[in-house]
Amino acid sequence: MNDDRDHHPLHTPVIDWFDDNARDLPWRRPEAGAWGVMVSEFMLQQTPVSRVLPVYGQWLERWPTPGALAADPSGEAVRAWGRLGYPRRALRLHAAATAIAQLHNGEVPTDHAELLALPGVGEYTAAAVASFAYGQRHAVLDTNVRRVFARAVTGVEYPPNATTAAERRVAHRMLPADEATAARWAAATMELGALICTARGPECVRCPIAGQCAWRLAGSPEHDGPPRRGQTYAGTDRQVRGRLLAVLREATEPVPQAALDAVWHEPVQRARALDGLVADGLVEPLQDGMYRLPG
DNA sequence: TACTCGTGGTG
DNA sequence: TCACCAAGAGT
Repeated sequence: MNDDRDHHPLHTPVIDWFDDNARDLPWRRPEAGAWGVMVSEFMLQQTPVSRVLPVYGQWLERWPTPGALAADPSGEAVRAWGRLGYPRRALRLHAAATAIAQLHNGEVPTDHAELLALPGVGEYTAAAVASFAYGQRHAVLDTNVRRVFARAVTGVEYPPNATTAAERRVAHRMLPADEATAARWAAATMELGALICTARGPECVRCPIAGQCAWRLAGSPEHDGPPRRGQTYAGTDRQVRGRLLAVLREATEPVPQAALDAVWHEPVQRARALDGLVADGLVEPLQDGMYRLPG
């Protein structure tokens, strides 16, 4: 087992760059613990760091352990989620905390398979918690890492829309053999994608591996595959759901149907959105046409 | 697989 | 200005 087989030329420059440029984020501090890491990973799913920071601090102050969150109603989690978006994540984080309290003695599991079994924990989050919180060796494939590998290794501007087996193979092939180094590598590649190798306007002049980047060496060819799916929002059920839930988040008492009817003019879509929120467990219907966040 | 699911900042 | 983008998961 000589080093040449376990070490890739990109490892040292990326990790050295991370040593000098890593942001001081609260979930990276030792006192965050595994629960802090898990909370941050839920909040960061499709949501920028800048918007997560204030909510994360309030959340950990109020619910410093999974058991503390599990002891409160799920609706309180939805309320505290605020405007982070995708509020089902709040519900799933509450459900994950409940499972941790009941099945794992209140401790965030260290085992990857047990993490994956928790509500709201998928391929990425399970690997991220195991790697960042527990220093384990896992391929952590988020949108940043996928973009870094697409460029530096594969030589294309953007990764596919959905994670492919080929991407997983690249990630595993690139993963350092040593456990602690692998965990460092995971955080470093993610940070490189977030700060330098960004989707639009990458700062290649500041990139520690610009000289070895397959995409640069190929002349930075533009993306040529199928168009990346845009996310239309205006006029969708998601917008209506957002407005409905905003009313309920800001209300301390149950809200009458009329208050919800006021947020959207079209009755069929409005009813469909409300039904969807109830079906998702984000809204609880009471008697006499009153609604509230789940108690 | 492709689609749904929020919200707000930005080039 | 507005389409794109942001530490994905579930179905």
